[in-house]
Amino acid sequence: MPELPEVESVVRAHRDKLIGRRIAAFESLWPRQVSPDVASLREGVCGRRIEAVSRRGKFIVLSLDGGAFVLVHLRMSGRFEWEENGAEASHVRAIFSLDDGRRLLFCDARKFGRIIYTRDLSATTARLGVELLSRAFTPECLSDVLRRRARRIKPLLLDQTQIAGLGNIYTDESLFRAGIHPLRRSDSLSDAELARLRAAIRAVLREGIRRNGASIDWVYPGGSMQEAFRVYGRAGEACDACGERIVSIRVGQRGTHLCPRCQPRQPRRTPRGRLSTRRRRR
DNA sequence: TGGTATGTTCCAAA
DNA sequence: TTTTGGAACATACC
Repeated sequence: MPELPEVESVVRAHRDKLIGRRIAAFESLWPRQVSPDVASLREGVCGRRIEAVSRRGKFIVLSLDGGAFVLVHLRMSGRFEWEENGAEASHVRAIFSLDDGRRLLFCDARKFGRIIYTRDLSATTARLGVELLSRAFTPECLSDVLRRRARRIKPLLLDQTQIAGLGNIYTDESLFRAGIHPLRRSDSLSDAELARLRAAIRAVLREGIRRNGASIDWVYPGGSMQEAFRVYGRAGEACDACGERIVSIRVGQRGTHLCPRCQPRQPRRTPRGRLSTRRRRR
């Protein structure tokens, strides 16, 4: 369930019920997910008031009074649920009890999620790359990320230390909208391609947020971004831009979807028939 | 039964 | 040194 738009949707859905509340108790049913350990987290958060609920990359950030933070990463199957009377939540891995009696459940079928307690937020998020919907994500910033390396474009876009928030789905959708093949070398993009890619990333993420994320299986309900997918999960279907069949390939162990005509392996030729200008490497 | 899964990390190999 | 491949984490679904 979790890429930037889904995480942002979770933040927005829970913010109002969390802000201003104090954490009365914390319980972990799978301690391996808690960092540095359950006792430290409990010691650090119990009695603290939640002052803000935000997002950094794919991390949910609870800012507590006294300078403490709880970061939650949903990984593949994590989710938040409010305890309901009578209804049994499945795969409950941790419970935050609040001072108003409500209990926030961290549920996670695959147990890949992480709950991190820290007093140094910037140190904990220091390795994360640029925030994609922030002003810092300029064309120069993207250029820097792509042209300082010679990696295949898709795995680079998925690298959270370079760029924070894209996952498998939104990367495929961004590359399709930009007309860039996922195997293109990151330092081979023209200025025009780079500008298209940046615009596509931001547009796709914003649409994802507007649609409350994508709901593609039992993990995350409520979103509608899956209705706007152009390539993800559509192998064999006709591209709605050109009619070519969408194909599925493997890139860096991830299922990858693309339109071979809209996303050629070689850069597009200009209207004059010349090859697009190559950028010099740094 | 086997293959796949919206993520990340670690190690080995190229 | 940089980049890539594979395994691991653990479970559910088709």
